Amino acid sequence: MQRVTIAQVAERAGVSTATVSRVLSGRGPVSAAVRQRVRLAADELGYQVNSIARALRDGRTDTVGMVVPSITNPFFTSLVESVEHALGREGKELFLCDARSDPGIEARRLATLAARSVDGIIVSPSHGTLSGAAVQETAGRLPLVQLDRFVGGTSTDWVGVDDVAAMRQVMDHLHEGGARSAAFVGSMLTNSSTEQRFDGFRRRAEDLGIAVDPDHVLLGDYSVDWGETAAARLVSGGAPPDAIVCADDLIALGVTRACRALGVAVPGRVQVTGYDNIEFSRLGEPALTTVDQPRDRIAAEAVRLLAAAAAGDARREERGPSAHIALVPSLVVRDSTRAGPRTGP
Amino acid sequence: MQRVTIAQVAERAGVSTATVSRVLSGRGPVSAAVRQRVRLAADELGYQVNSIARALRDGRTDTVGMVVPSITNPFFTSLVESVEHALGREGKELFLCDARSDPGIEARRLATLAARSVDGIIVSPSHGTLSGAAVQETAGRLPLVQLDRFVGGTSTDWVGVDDVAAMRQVMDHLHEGGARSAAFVGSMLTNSSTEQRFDGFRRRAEDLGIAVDPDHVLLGDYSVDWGETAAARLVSGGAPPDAIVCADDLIALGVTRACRALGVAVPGRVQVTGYDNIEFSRLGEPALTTVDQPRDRIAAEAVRLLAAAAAGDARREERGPSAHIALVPSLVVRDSTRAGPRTGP
DNA sequence: CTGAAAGCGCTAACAA
DNA sequence: TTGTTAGCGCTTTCAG
Repeated sequence: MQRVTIAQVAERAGVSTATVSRVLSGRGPVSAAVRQRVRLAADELGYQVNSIARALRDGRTDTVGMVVPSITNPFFTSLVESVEHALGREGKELFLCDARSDPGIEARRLATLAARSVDGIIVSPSHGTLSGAAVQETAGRLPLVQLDRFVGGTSTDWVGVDDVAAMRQVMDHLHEGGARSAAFVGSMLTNSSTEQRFDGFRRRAEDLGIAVDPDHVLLGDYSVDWGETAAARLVSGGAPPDAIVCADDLIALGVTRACRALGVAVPGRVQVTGYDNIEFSRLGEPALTTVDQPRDRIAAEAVRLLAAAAAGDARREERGPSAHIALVPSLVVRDSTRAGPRTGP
Repeated sequence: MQRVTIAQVAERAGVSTATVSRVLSGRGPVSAAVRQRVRLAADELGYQVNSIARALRDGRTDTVGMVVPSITNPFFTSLVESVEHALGREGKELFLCDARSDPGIEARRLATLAARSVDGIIVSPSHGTLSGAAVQETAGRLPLVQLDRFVGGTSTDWVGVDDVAAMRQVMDHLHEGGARSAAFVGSMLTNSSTEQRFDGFRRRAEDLGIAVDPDHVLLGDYSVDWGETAAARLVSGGAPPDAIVCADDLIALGVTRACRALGVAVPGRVQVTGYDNIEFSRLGEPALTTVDQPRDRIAAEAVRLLAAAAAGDARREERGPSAHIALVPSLVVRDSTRAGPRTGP
């Protein structure tokens, strides 16, 4: 259980620790003979670098921290996967933290990551305002980029999708399918995703003359349960809308499930849309029409921004203006809406 | 971006670094006056400990590494959540790694975690044999416990469920519902989960006189797609079985979906069961009968074993015999099988 | 009660 | 080409 150090390898090989370091890191000139001996000694002893020591010395950990609101939300899981992939290409590791949608836990996670000298942080803030202080504070210490969601009033890099544009596509599609009235089911307006999506929904509904009953805007949380609850409320209370626009797929899955249970035909009686295109969205009954976020692209941009920020730090440059990169998502038409598949934007 | 060190705090407070350390860590005697001054200086400077330096010094990181086969599999995600919860109670962090079901990547992850001096490792090995070397090797360096899955021929602690007992429950239940023949759909027999579950399936089928056509054992991977493919094969090829037993819920979700598409009534014509009780299992059409693993319990036991192993290390004791803890899972009866809900074991 | 100093394991100057 | 040494930031003896 005792760890092998560079000194032990040095002793066994009959050289200095510096030489061992040179051989093992491949930097600096070493004669072939010595190289052999050191390699052998290291192998025999089963030497492995102590990355803690290296990190202390170098001030670099080759590790990026990521904080997501919920690790059980499939959208974030697949985003994590994309980020890990992107980091892997740079030889970096990912330290993943779950904030449990709690700005308090989130703040603690961010502090921990900063204390652990990660090279940068990728965070999808849990809350549209309450996450602000911790995010801003952390951004002052380390390269940080916000992903998907963002906090109002912060000045950090951000990568995500254009929710308003996405909602425009959704509404146009529903309109094409004959919707003249619509409901919106989302989470409490305490994060940018819901805010932006609701905003896009409302504006385009207005443009298209789609009626939105104030009672038909239901805000809870991102969960299947809430989708079921909300749908039941919409269906039982007077005249249901022609369409139910959901802020994410989990909600939409709950909505379609409730509709099925209540005997409301989807998309015959009411059209339903989701958001995120999680794997399970195609498994609903009917399969969900939803919005696909280009996760790999988002992850790649985030990693790129982080690398750029780190490089800037190293050169002791002023932090330039922060970048806001909004990618354009695409509508995935399946069976929960009426209009046929479209190919254009 | 420059980090504040203990030395700067010491200077500002007009004391030595040792005193600052004593104040900040709350260890050692310090006069109230000095304590005040140090606290103030630290706050003003925005001091945060550098856990890298602390880890190097203490040889402890208060971090546990976890390696799972696939972070996008909801079962593992919720297991991760449980582990994080359990660790949180001990003031430890979780470093999560995704092996992408690749023993090569897995081995690299394990090595990285060891290099980073995590206090212990929790791993659910991707492969029943190929994961062996890396797991055993790592276990020789650090406290390690295998979770859920395990590798044959290794001698480490393990916590999981009794798959054979679970399958006994499943088969009894199907039998009660009138099944006289059954199929098994799992992953290639390259991990202990599938192996054990198949074994339990086969043995109990025999006991109960349930026929298992050799062509009705289909092995692919843990995915919805494979479930769909397998179901199509079972249904189209001659006489379909009375029941389809799936090695996990993802497969079962694919199976029920295919059955629906092909017009095969579930559970009318064929009963279907899953395994894991992931959140989406109740969202299938019909909702899945499945096996619930006591995740929180599993996680708690794993964390406990790790702590015990770490304590043993510290006392330089011999490693005792390894513990194998198999918890008993419970059958969750929903709508994809015919017999009524049961309350007993 | 407080300070000086050693040392965790590693790497990069600097010397030889 | 190789060795010596300083030092990353922290904690902990050991003196005072």
